[in-house]
Amino acid sequence: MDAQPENQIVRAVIDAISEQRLPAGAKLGEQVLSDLFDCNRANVRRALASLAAQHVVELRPNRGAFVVAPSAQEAREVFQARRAIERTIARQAIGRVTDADIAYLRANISAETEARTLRDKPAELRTSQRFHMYLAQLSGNRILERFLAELTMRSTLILGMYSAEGHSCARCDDHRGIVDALIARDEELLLRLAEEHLRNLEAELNFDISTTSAGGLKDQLLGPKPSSDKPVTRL
Amino acid sequence: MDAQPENQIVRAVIDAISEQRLPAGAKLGEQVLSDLFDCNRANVRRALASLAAQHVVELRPNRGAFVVAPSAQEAREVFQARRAIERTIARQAIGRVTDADIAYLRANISAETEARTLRDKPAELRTSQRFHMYLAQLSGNRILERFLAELTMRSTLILGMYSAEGHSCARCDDHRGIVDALIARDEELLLRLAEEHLRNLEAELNFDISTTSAGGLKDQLLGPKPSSDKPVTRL
DNA sequence: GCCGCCAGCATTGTTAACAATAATTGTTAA
DNA sequence: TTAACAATTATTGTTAACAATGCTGGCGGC
Repeated sequence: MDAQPENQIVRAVIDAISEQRLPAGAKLGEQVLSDLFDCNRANVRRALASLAAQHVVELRPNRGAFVVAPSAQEAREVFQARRAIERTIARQAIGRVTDADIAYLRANISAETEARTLRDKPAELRTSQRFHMYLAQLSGNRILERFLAELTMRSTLILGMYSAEGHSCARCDDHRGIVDALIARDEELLLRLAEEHLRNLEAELNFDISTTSAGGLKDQLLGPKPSSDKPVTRL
Repeated sequence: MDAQPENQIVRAVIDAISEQRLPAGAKLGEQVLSDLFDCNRANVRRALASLAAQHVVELRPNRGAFVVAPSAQEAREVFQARRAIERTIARQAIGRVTDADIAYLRANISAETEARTLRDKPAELRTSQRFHMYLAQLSGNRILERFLAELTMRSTLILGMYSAEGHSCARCDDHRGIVDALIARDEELLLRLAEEHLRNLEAELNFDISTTSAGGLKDQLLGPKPSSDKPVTRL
């Protein structure tokens, strides 16, 4: 695979945001990152430039890199964009889905349900996002897949900021219905369910609250490992 | 505005590709760029990292940065993505378009027609892209606008590679019809015309040919100024 | 005469030191 | 006690030198 340190950093940051370990507004210091991934600052800066180009972080001159904090307006735009893109993805998926795919999607939904009952938030977020991204892969359109990856990541950020009760993408029932429509090859139903699902998600947002918590960057990035050699560097 | 040298480079490269001054496969050397924009290599590298993150250039290790050369498959994906995104943009535009916007769009179409009759390819490409991007702005969705900017740029690259007769986005008649449907607020007609327009564009591609010409990077990036102080660096 | 090899050159990648800017802390006076 | 100011510290930004890699052209062998 691609073991370039810069891509490693990019993936780690995106994964961390996707599992809500890295909250909106968190600062990504160059020194901290170069220590964590033991590479020089040049690589860190390249990684941050990439993330900035994808609007994952914001680069404030002489201040550093911060995880973006989407506004309510941006949140609406994200979900509108998702409806546009996932609509096409769903249509394409109808003609390409196989039995093996269905089996995978069902297993994934089960995992999501289990994660939710276990209150395992990261696993729940991961499986839910995986559902959408698997369909995107199925569509065979790598550009739409890439766009959706950015949008689902940003959705997670938005849910972390504006979601009171952590439903996340929790409506497994919606996912189940979508899979059923896929099997039935019922395009009209599928498109309706997909759109409804996204509207449901959006409807659960509450723009009055906006949490921008902060914690140890190392745990956020690398996950909550049991033993930690160094005291956590401050955010 | 944002006069950071790295963003300057990014914009210059994107503009150059949009007007087909920079062809697919062109190499972007660090030394050349740092000379052209008189900045240090660090800024150049940041710019190239940004462009790579947007899949505008490809970063080959120890080789340098090259403008991407979309395959036939990628071309199809680009146009499919455009249909998905511009569909939503068109719908949004219906509810937001003003008389002033219509006037602008009409003027832009005239300019496009004129550029075509004058065989001014860069102007033709610029106005045509502007038509699509103006609608995107009109939609009020900055995310879709950004996605479409990437897609139109890539479309230009694709047209440069696979278009025998340079129609570019030349079907002004299509644009005219779209504006008319916008005025009439006829959603059904508008969506049909927008989709047809993109399908027409795609249908004109010829994947048997694939031109990857090369020239002087300075003229390509900064435009063909009449007098040039230095002999052109090699590609 | 054609192909492979080797040296020199150009370009990219890495690192470290230094400068500039912002944040923090401590001090002093009202 | 608080507010403003000054000094310190930490972080980012810039630059240059060096290392490593890939490319080019000339040479000799087949």
